[in-house]
Amino acid sequence: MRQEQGTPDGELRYRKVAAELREAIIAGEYAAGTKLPPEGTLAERYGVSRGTVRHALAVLRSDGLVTSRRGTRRTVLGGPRAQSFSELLSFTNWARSIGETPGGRVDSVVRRPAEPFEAGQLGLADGAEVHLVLRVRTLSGEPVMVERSLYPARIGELVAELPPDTVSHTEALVAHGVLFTDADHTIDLAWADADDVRLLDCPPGQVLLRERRRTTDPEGAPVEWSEDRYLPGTIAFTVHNSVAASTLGRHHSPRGGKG
Amino acid sequence: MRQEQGTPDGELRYRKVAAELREAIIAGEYAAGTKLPPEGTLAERYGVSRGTVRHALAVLRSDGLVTSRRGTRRTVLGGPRAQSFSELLSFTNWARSIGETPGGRVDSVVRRPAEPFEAGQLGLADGAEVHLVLRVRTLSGEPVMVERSLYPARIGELVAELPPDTVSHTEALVAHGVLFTDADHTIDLAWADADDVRLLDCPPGQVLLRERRRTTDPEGAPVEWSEDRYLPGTIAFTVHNSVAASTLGRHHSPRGGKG
DNA sequence: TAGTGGTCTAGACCACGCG
DNA sequence: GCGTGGTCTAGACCACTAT
Repeated sequence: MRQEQGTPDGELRYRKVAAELREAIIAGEYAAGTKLPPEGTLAERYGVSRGTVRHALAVLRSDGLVTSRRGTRRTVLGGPRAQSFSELLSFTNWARSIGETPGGRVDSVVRRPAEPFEAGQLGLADGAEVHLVLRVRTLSGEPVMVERSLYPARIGELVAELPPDTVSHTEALVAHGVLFTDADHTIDLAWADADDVRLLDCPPGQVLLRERRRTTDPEGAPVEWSEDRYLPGTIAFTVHNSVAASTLGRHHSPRGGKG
Repeated sequence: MRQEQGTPDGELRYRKVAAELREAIIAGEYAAGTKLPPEGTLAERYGVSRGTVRHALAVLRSDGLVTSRRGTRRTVLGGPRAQSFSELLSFTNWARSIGETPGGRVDSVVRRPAEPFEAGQLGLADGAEVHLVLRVRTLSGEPVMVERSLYPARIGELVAELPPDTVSHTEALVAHGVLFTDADHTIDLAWADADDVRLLDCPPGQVLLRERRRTTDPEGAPVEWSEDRYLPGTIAFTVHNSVAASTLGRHHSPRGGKG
């Protein structure tokens, strides 16, 4: 049997199906609150197997576009859009996705031995060399965020060689073959220190929205650790989650329901 | 062919495999940075098909426990990180998961026509009746968060009938058969208003960490809209994301703690 | 009872990483 | 070249929802 593993033009089938369904939903062909056709019908319509349709629908589900429930057809949710991996990964990608013009100015680059906390975050031995880059990031020229990025030596050397006007260090690293596949983010509040006050032109002690991020490659090797501090009112993080998306072996037994 | 759809004791196979692999990783059997056995080997070991093994591994992947990459075996990333849907959904569940004692005091319950924004969030017609509950939430008796929850009439009526000392409104609703399956979260900053100042005992204009959340049932019908405002230093939200999925969680950070 | 999504199987071929 | 994960198929049974 023929199964040429993707359409003739090189697209993967499940992605193609997902893309077409996504467009149909956004275009209003499937309005929020209405039901999607059954998997079997979609499989026939797109000329793929049911498994491939399910793969496509899983993508839409994890994006929060549709729900699913055994026994009934899938329901179309509104147009909620969680931030994609690349938008969460890089200030530049995020800014572009909202139609803004990102910018940045490097304030300082330091090359020094890692402190214990830093070594831990990057999975290095105490005292291993790290590169610390302090940058102020702008939207349409206005400072909105201070970024403190820490790189292990092998990555830092690439960063150090970038042209000073490079807007996206992340994209430049990707172009150099560095892979970013997983990231852990922590979001909370922080108080402006002297650097923040100077670079963001805000009052001392100003409360800022802080995002700390640790990014790894497919091998689990840390490639970047960063602490970003945003002025109030400049950013909001959005996330979608569902019972099905993050289900794990957490079975709550019978009906011991409490109030 | 045999395919009894789950083990004899009623467990789903892919969950069982996922759970065993998770425990093995946490127990250190598969150390961080090492490789997992090939899918085929795992399939043989657990007596399931390769598809089921892949399903299990997809769960672990979306929890950030392992990565994957074509051509090489999966890499173990590290300990447990992701939090369950219910921990994210409810302050009570979250507090318990970190070993804290959650509490709450209802400040006011209002029943009135929805304003345009509220109607939009709950998918109701302008002026439809909604229930607004204002509560202060505590950890070990200390106020840490002000919660403004908005319910459509059919849900609000259930909430209104709850005993005044009900700690978890969410759990009570679940016990009444209300289904929570999807949530969209927005995290940013807000400034304390008069209610916040009064209930949290903080200075006027204090910057707070704000989480707004819209929760829907499997049909996509909104069941709750909530705006929660946390004192600085009391909470941190965590997100894990990868090219495949992202999971949001929240963590406790001791008051006044530094980063 | 019919329809639908959830689970599972047993194959197959493809694309990538590495020795 | 070979091992590995990624994609895809065709079919099956099960669990749940709605009629």
